[in-house]
Amino acid sequence: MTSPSGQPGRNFQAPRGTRDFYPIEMARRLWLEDKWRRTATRHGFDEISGPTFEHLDLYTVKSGEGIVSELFSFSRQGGETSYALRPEFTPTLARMVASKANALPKPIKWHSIGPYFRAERPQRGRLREFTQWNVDVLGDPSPEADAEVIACCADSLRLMGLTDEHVSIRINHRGLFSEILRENGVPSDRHEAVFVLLDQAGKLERADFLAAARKLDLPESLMLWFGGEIEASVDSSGELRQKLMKESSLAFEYFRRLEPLRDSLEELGVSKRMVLQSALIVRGLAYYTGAVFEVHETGGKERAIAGGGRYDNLVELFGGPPTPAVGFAMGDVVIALVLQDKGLMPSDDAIARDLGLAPDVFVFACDEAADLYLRPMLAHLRRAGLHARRTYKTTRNEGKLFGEANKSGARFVLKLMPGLEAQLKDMGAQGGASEPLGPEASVEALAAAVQKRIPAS
RNA sequence: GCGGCCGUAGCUCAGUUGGUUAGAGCACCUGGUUGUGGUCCAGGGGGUCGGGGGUUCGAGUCCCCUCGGUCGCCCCA
Repeated sequence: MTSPSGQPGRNFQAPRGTRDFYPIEMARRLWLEDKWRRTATRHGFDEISGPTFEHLDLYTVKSGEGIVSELFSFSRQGGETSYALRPEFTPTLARMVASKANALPKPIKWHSIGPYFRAERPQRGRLREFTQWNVDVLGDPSPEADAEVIACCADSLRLMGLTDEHVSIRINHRGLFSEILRENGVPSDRHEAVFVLLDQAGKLERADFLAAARKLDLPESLMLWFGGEIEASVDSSGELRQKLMKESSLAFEYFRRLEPLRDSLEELGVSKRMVLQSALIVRGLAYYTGAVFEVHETGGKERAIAGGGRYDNLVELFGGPPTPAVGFAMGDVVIALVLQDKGLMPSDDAIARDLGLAPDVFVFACDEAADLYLRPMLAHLRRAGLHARRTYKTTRNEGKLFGEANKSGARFVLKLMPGLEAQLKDMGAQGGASEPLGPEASVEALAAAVQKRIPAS
């Protein structure tokens, strides 16, 4: 709690923005990763991984030199090469795809879970080291591919217990949006500025937003639409959006062209009530070319839970063949906050059960004679594939020992007695009696009798 | 990079207008309740009051600096 540099005798502490994962925290993290992994697997995504640091250039190529101040970058003592801890996965993914593109069957459906690093000031929902799940489809330009990644994202949320009451998926489409702008006389060199403005719209008063929009010399028909977007963005019922589509022919036309994506989502089982269209979702300025989307909690209080979109020319940028691509990322920090806020984070017991981490059997000996075969018994149970734990206490107080067993979450308690006899109690049955076992001819035989009575978890 | 708030045991906190060896609950450890599930009883370990400097006879209490946490701004891949 004192010196960050750790002089002799001083306390060390974890670096700013990083976390220590004690067993409880680690179990929660594993639980979350388990939800991600299971969802991705069900949806047919293969898991991949890459280095946690890359050449610094990999990031400046895509994001410009300005990105460097946001990275943890370094070079070896005396070395010339600059590296950076990875702040995101997409460049690594693009690199991996680019170098094997022609050998890979299409579509490429990959996902990845791992740590990422950003040299920013920590704040709510944002740390310097975090875990992120990336899901991508490459080689398929269709709206169906967009829908596939969004559906995978939605399914992971459902697996965590989140419904359309808790979260919404807000979708937009840069390509279609640009089309509409062009058709209404906004030259393409001004589109970027429009995106920037829409991105900031959430933070501006309606009047300020409209004033800024006028400066961009946008036609009145667009102004009507954008003004309506500001209002609709704070409306969770969707009524204002319906009204907007009636009043503005442009909004109507735009949302009509998004219909194929909406239809695909519905086919894939994504609740229509969870999907919102919004021209205000822009996703920074980076590399998105088509559909973009973000997941937000319905209260709108937290940062985006997940975000992604289509990036059709990124693989080419990294030296590969032209490859259409779409994907998203979800970090562990915001989703954990949302689950906590909504009371959906399972109890520690439930997590242990869910992950199969609870002991199958908790063993103790009732006296010194039984102590003699406690350890061989553990060995046999473990060899038989059971998760077996023992007490390390010296007390023979069975009240305390059962209390300890209970706290460990063990399904059964095995009490060893002299003469290779034992009692086995099912902790799931409140107040139930113990079943007597033995005497047997050997520890192994007694262990086999125990194993026979413990069903696979 | 900038700003607000905060910093006493592992956790949540109490510590009177600055005044003797800094407290409680929970958690942890030990023993007892001769015992089959978070009971009860007794005991114990653990804090240089984030760190440094200053004011003072005397500082957890006041002042300055610093480190850290937290929330926000910028940014958000």
